[in-house]
Amino acid sequence: MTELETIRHSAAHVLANAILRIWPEAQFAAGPPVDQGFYYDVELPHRISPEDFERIEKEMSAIIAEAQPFQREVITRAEAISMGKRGELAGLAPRPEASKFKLDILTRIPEGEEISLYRNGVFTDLCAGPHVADTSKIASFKLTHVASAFYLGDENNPQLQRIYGTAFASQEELDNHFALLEEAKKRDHRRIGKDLGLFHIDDAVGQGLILWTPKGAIIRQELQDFISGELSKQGYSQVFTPHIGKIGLYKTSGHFPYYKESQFPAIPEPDQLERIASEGCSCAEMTARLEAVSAPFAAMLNERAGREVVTSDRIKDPSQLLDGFMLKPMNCPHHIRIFASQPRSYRDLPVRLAEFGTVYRWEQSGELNGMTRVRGFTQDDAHLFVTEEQVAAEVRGCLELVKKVLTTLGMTDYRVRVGLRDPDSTKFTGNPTQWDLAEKACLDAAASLGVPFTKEPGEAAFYGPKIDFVVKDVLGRDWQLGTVQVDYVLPVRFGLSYTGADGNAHVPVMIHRAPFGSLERFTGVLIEHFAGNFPVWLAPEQARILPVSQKVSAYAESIVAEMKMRGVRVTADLSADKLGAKIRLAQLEKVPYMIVVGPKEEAAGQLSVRSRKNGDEGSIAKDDFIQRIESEIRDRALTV
RNA sequence: GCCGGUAUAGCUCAGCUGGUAGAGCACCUGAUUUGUAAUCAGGCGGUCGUCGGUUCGAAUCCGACUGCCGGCUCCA
Repeated sequence: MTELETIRHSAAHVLANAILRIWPEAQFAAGPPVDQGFYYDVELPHRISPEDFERIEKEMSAIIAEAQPFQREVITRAEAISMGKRGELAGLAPRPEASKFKLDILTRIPEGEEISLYRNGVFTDLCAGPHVADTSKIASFKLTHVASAFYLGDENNPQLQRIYGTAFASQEELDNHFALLEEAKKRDHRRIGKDLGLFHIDDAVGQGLILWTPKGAIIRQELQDFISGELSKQGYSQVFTPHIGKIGLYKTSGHFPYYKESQFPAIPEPDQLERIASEGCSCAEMTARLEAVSAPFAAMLNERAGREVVTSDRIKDPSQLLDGFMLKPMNCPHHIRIFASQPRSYRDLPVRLAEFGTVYRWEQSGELNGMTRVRGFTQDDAHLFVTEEQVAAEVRGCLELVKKVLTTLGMTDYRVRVGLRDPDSTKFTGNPTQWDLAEKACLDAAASLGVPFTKEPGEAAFYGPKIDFVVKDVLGRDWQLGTVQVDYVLPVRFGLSYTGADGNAHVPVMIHRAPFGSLERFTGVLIEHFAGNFPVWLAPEQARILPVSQKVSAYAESIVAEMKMRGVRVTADLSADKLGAKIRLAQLEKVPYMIVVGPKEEAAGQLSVRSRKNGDEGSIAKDDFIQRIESEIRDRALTV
């Protein structure tokens, strides 16, 4: 535990201590340090609201002022249990009610592990520690918010009140923390997206469904063009596939019905729907028939997988089966069918199919958040069909692409997570030799990238190892964006093959990869990353001509026409406003270049350049400026 | 989905304990023709999220629903 975490963890104890002074019946669960501070989960009949914070903080300050030493004490499990039964764990003294959550936590501590208490003043808590020497070392703290949380994160468990706070080693650091939060709030993509008119979410359309407005659409189009260009360089073929596919496709892939709770419900075929309605079929029966498969289909999948992947209870007589469509929750099945649409030779491989493919997933309503957590989103997806020998090189190519994307956007604070299988788990399918090879390929590729990476056993997808790019944003939040996954399972389930040099059929390996993840989430993160100050190549409006009076409107319009011809997104502000007002408006709308023109400029064929970042940059020849902005756009420069 | 908070004009918000809505910005019109972050004046605009209840009377009190915000949980 770092020093800061120790301070925060100690602050959590002080929080519990203070709450007990006010509400002696409070029952506590866990109180760990977290990224932004600490929390303690408490069960209490009184509903704590922010109005209570002042009172609690006052007690906390008193405890801190007393400089109570933290004392560690190792006890036996039996002693701990009897203390818990007396309500002394996370308590000030014996109480009528047992410390029920602490007793439960005790049962979760493995046999043989040391059990320790920490005491400060009269407060005692079951705790592994460590803690600061005494409470006065918690130099500055503040309670921030209260939320609810289920005990151990399980919705079947009691719901607790989670009191959040933060603490630092000095007041100055606490102030900085809140200043940073303020800044983060200003950068919130939902705020900026609305202010700049980049996207809209409309109740009449649906929660979690992004409407890209004209300005936002420009940003998206530029990102797509950028990616497309990189894809061509790397030998990808772009494809287009529809937003829906037959249910059987997802039964083959194994995603339906096993992931149905995170998908939009299936769409039955209209005539079949009418038929079963006339039979008086219940909703449950309809669902069962949609999920069911025929015996030969089940046998085929089970044989390919080499184990029972379709259980017998899903097998129904063909006359009972109900067919229909699904909004696609992923693009791979469609791409797989393109691969399978013609015979493939090893000479054709790798086949790299890319698409900006829109997928739909049923996220719980409480999970939706602006552009970063949505129900319909477009992946910059691609699937590579490769031979065993090509896996390592292709994975490396994918990683280079993600790196190129992030570097171009100036997103340099990222790390790479390599998700490996947990050899003890049965979740992971396929043979161990393949896994070893694929994991080695991923690790080698990650290492060759020259960025920090971590190995995460157990974090692989069930079908193969994966590599995730985790980008840190201004809030210090981690965003999982790009991902590269090796897949041995889907090619088998779909019965894919290619003819090898030996003339025999071989099963290709698939690589799934999406450098942005989704365009929606990525754009949301980009908005916050740039605080709406997009580099010229991405800016919806790249330059605005500001005539000092309407007397030079004609000159302004001639410049607009010329720059438009040369591919610059430019407008002119021909309003009757004074220059100061025009500048203010353009600045608030975060236009990278404001071009001031008056009679002087008109006479000299010049422009007065004002950049969003540097302010007045003085006059230059019109053509020099156009060349400058053209090259910044072409180079995707990050200068403005 | 669960817990808590919240919902007033396009935006940001005011409207104390119930007496049938207000400001600034934006927008429109007119005047002004302006030199690096707001020219002046006038005007338009809301069945106060929806539905129901209490009341002589509801933006205000109560309930349900919906959206949003903060968390929890989940993310092939």
